[in-house]
Amino acid sequence: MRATSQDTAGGVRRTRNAAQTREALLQVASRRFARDGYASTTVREIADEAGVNVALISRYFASKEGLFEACLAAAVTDLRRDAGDTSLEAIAPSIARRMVGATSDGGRLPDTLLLLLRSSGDEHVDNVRREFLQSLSERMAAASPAGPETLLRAQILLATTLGMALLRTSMSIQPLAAATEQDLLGPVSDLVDALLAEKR
Amino acid sequence: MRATSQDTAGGVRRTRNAAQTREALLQVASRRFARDGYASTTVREIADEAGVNVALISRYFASKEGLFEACLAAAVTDLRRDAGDTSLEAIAPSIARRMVGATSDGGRLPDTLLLLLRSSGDEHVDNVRREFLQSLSERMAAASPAGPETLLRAQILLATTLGMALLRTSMSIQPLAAATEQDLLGPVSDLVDALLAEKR
DNA sequence: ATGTGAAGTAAACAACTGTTGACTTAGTCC
DNA sequence: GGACTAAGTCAACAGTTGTTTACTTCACAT
Repeated sequence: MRATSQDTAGGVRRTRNAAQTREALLQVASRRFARDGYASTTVREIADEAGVNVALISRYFASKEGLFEACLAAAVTDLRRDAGDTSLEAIAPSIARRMVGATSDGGRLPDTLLLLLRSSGDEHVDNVRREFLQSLSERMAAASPAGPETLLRAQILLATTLGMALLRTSMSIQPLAAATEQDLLGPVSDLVDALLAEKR
Repeated sequence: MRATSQDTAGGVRRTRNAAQTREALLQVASRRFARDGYASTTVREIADEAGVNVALISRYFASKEGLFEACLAAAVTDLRRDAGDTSLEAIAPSIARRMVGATSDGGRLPDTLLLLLRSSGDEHVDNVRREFLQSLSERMAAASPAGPETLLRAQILLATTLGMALLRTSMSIQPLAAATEQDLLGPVSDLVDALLAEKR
């Protein structure tokens, strides 16, 4: 039964292939880091779930910290990609869509937002994270009519988005966790309007 | 210089006093667990910051897990207390007030909300946490005009509240982190109105 | 003042963590 | 077909973790 190829989490067979192994580690690690946090996740768990030897984490990513940094970079890249349309009307549908994980890249993207909330403790990596969240809020603010409170309000909307991801994925609060994209679109649209559309 | 009494984090002197020691541990642990998470926080750090011997954690709370459970119980008790007025108009001011930590009990209460987002990994404790969040959202829903989406909308509001606490306390996103109670009241009120006031 | 139980201390424990180095295996080019 | 190199394996490492045990010290009732 023991063949020269191994089983990954998805059950797909692999022959020796560095790129594929790297990607498998990234995918598993992103999910575990996002769901359980950095400190709770051990490199052995990640390696086992990816069907890969532990030592390869150090080889491909230098360290656990390096692996986390790579996960974060992938998440940032992905989020930047579909934040292309920054019109006010596009924000609510975009949030609702991302919340249910219906994005271009595979199935690991409901966890993408969660990753931004997880800290490794490393100061440099944490700064990357904070600066990206800052730029996300600034982009949302730029899409709405200018006002003295605009950035603050955009950050509150960002808080909602991250909080929803947390309550859905990590805490399974019902009915929020089971809500479909359509279920969410109404409330989220109201929310965007109230926060960003017209100044009081 | 070494006297019979010790220095706590607050600089207050203590003589041997079990209740005081227990309380010091609870206070320090609540803050650390809330800010850094369960796994990242070591019992030695907690004990040192509280000016207390590590072994006393096991003595007073049986285990690190027990200490976390006690912190969570204290947080739940506190949150239940000032959720007395459940009228729709009271929700926004209550959220704004809690966000800046201006509550009855000392200064550890900006962290109270964060604690609800931290997991110890223990299934039983995690259930307590989830059920309490559920009841919080149900209470908010009960304060607003009934509708098919009411609970979902209340949970989105809860997501906002928790997300704001995270972005403020744990991530220091500006200007959100520095916003005063007055700064927050306007946007949060708009948000509550949009989510809960009138059905679409 | 004094003895007694509670409060606090110190050191050691076993288990687990991330990381490393020497080793083996397999794919590929001549 | 056979080397050569990249990919993967294995076992051990040093440090850290939560917890326990035997011990010391203090506060308070008598």
